[in-house]
Amino acid sequence: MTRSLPRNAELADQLDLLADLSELLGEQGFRVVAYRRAATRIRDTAASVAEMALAGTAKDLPGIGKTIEEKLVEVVENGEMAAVAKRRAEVPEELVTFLRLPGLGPKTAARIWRELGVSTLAALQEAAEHERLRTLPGLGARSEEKILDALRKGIGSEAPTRTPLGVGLPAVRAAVEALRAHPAAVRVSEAGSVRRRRESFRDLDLIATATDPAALTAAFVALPFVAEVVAHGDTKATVISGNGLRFDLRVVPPESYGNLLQHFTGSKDHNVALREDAVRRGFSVSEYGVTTVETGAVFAAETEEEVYRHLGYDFIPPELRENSGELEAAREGRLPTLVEVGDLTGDLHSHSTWSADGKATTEEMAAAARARGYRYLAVTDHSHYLRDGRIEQQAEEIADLNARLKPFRLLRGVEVNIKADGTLDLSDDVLAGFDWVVASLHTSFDRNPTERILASIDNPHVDCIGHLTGRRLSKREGAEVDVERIVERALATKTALEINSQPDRLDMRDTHARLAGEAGALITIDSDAHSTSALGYVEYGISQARRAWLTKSQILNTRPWSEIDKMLG
DNA sequence: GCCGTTTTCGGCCCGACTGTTTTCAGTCG
Repeated sequence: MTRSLPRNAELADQLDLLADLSELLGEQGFRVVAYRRAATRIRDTAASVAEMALAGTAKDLPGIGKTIEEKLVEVVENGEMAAVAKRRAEVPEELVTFLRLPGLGPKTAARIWRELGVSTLAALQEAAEHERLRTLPGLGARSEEKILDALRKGIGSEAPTRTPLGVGLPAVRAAVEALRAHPAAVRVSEAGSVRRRRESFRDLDLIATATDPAALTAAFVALPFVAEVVAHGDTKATVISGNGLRFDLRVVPPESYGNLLQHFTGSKDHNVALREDAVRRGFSVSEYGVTTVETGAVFAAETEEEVYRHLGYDFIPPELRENSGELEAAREGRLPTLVEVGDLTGDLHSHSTWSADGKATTEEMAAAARARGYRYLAVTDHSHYLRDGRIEQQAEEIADLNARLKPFRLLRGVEVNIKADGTLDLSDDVLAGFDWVVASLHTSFDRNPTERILASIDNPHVDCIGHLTGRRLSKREGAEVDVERIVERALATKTALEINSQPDRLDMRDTHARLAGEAGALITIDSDAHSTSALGYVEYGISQARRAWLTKSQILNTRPWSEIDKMLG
């Protein structure tokens, strides 16, 4: 008997909707903030919050109290919070979309609705075109123009999109390099969510110090990739690249570079929590410095390390700055030493031309792995390409290569498909012959994914579960799996769980990986490379692992193969 | 609505920008 409980995303969306509706109705601001905080917390939680709410443990999560927990139970029982239903009856349905328009907040939207009777995007456009918005005090011609401009661009009719990290990171690095090459540049850094290596972003932030800020911003808006200049001042500029990415550059004074980098790296929630904590200790933190309230003394620093130290924290790596326990840990000196790319000793998921989609031969993959300093590489071609004697042929090839490449070791692996009925598409006899078996979902993601994965974990020949949910960023959601149960079983059977580094996968996601790590599960960071250059994708997997608070010792492939082999038994 | 090495009540980050204003509210990150 399986119950279908609302997903965390759904609970969070409903709280955000409640916040929007409450704001439009002019309700108390702090309550709205509480709803939004709770929504963020729920989105960042790996376990099922609906289940927690039913068990009465959701209120153990920071930002969730008795009242919100009750609202969550209402969603489980009735599909909707009573508070949402009540407000939806009062507020026209489309009004919340007004809030997506830049510059249009809840106060203004509410007045347009109440005083002009305008409550749809179409009516809003008409009102702006007929210059009726300017009849409201506080709104003028410029406001109407901005609203019309946004509506023409289609903003409001669809939810804002986020772009995968894999698209943004190379782009932001190229921009950093280009700016560093400019003679006026002193220091240039990526910032924002990309610096924290969040899996997706809305815009790409850069900050810099310069001998001549105006010259640097001028050079920035003239970079070859720039297709549109949205804003351009002496110390701040926003541009859009040819492929539609939005970049923000801020040039700041060198003496508070550390404070500013800290501020613009975020996250917002991290900064708010840090500042609230600072207030309790008699400090006031802004992007320009840390003020000791009693004396008025301002501490400005050129490095982030100094900023954190001044406030009584160990340095917090950007990947951890999500207000999910990092501040307390940094204060108590118990931040983990996060895993790094250089810690990896090998890769346990890769493909060769034995798979139809592989671009490099086994030998080329081995050479590339060796060039990265690896001591082993598991070639894990797809099971359905290894039929009709091809397994034996590949085994022979690998044996030959191993004789030549010693002490480097090619592992005979396979990526076996977890079928819709939960069985694997190779027999146990065949699986027993491999050094390393990765089992992955590739189809039927909505057909009992948890049970199918659990069955695979129980197979004694399966060493690792590949890309847990099968999601493809901005393409498909992936399977809704019960991570807690999977982690528990993986732990019991010594089955590893993979962090797949493909930029459009990043699967396990950060929150799942953190849960797995805290439970003590064995975790691998693999490239799933289909070409030699793609071995480098592990950088993304490492970032994901760091966001999950993982250390070197928690990652299986930071160890020699002999040790891994022994650990899995 | 949440939360507590000041507290179960009374707080709740901080500053910049914008458009509209003669001093500021609303919005944004």
